[in-house]
Amino acid sequence: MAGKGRSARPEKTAAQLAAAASHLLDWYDRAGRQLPWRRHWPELAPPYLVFLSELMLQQTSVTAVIPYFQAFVRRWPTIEALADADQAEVLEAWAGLGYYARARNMHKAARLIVARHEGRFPEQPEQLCALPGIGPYTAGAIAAIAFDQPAPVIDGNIERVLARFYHLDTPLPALKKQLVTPYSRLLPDQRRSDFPQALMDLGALICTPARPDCAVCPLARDCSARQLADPSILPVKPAKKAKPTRQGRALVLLDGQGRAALIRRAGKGLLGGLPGFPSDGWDRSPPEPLDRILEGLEARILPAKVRHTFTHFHASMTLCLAEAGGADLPAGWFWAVPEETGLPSLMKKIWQASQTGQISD
DNA sequence: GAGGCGTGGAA
DNA sequence: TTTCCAAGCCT
Repeated sequence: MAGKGRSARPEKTAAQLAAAASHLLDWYDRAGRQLPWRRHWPELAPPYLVFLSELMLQQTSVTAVIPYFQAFVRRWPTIEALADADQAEVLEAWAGLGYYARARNMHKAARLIVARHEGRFPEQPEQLCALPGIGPYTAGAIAAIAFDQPAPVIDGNIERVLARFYHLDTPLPALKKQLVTPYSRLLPDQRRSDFPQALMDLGALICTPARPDCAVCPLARDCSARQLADPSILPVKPAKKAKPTRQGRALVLLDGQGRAALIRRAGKGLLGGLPGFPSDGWDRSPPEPLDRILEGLEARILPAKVRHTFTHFHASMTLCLAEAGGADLPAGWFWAVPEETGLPSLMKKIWQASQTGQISD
């Protein structure tokens, strides 16, 4: 039991922790970010806006999220409106943001909240955690930010800040479970809604992964990593695996009227539920019958390949271009204008390359 | 616990 | 060009 994740530093006193939290909130008032889903204490952000922003912010940067957040709020201003939408239109509005299971789960959660909770968000983290797409972090974030609950909120930023502040050297990802008590000790009685947002802003702006700016950090006085030559060694990260490259091919079949043949991908897994060009070889889904289709066409093969990187592999795609001769499309294929369809990024690159002959990536 | 699951911007 | 991510969740 002993030996992993010990703090080499003495316990911090209640007075030290209270002062640190106070400095943090003062800094937040001065330097915290203005974000479209945020409100000023004592006003709390509407739960629907917190829900929407938190789902979008999972593993995704603030700058990427803001335009999507604005578009979603404009198009679906309430949880009821989102619940009434079709999954396909939600997915296409999400296209480009990535991790599409978030969109599928968010839509399911919206329907559950409307059907089972009369459109009112649960306020306790345990109830929130039961909804699809909402795990320990997001449940705590909604409970704390929208309802001022004293729930633990531990994301990657807060994990990093606390690992340094308390000098905890348990390697990721095991560290996160050990941070619940340290977080709760630092959490003040007042402004429990602002506190996690302040810690996250601190992690994003000051206590950054590579170059923490300790000189201006409001937690520096009692930070246990401050005395390290290089505080950025914390938290301890696991070694990463190399990404393989998978070869694939895609068919851009045109009808001569600006439309292309598309398919809707299977509902789960990679790019699940999204539209795309018929393709094979690069994913683990059943291959489209490309050979049979290509036999009846005079397809041109583009010399350059389209490359795209996913979380755990690189895809290198060969493009086949052809004009339809009037034959029927295979079952499940349909004609659509690619520019007017919410395509994921790989498919956008394929379309772009097919039209210009230029390979951007 | 480990692996699947996107994307585009920064270093 | 390659690496490293950025407010995780699900299986």
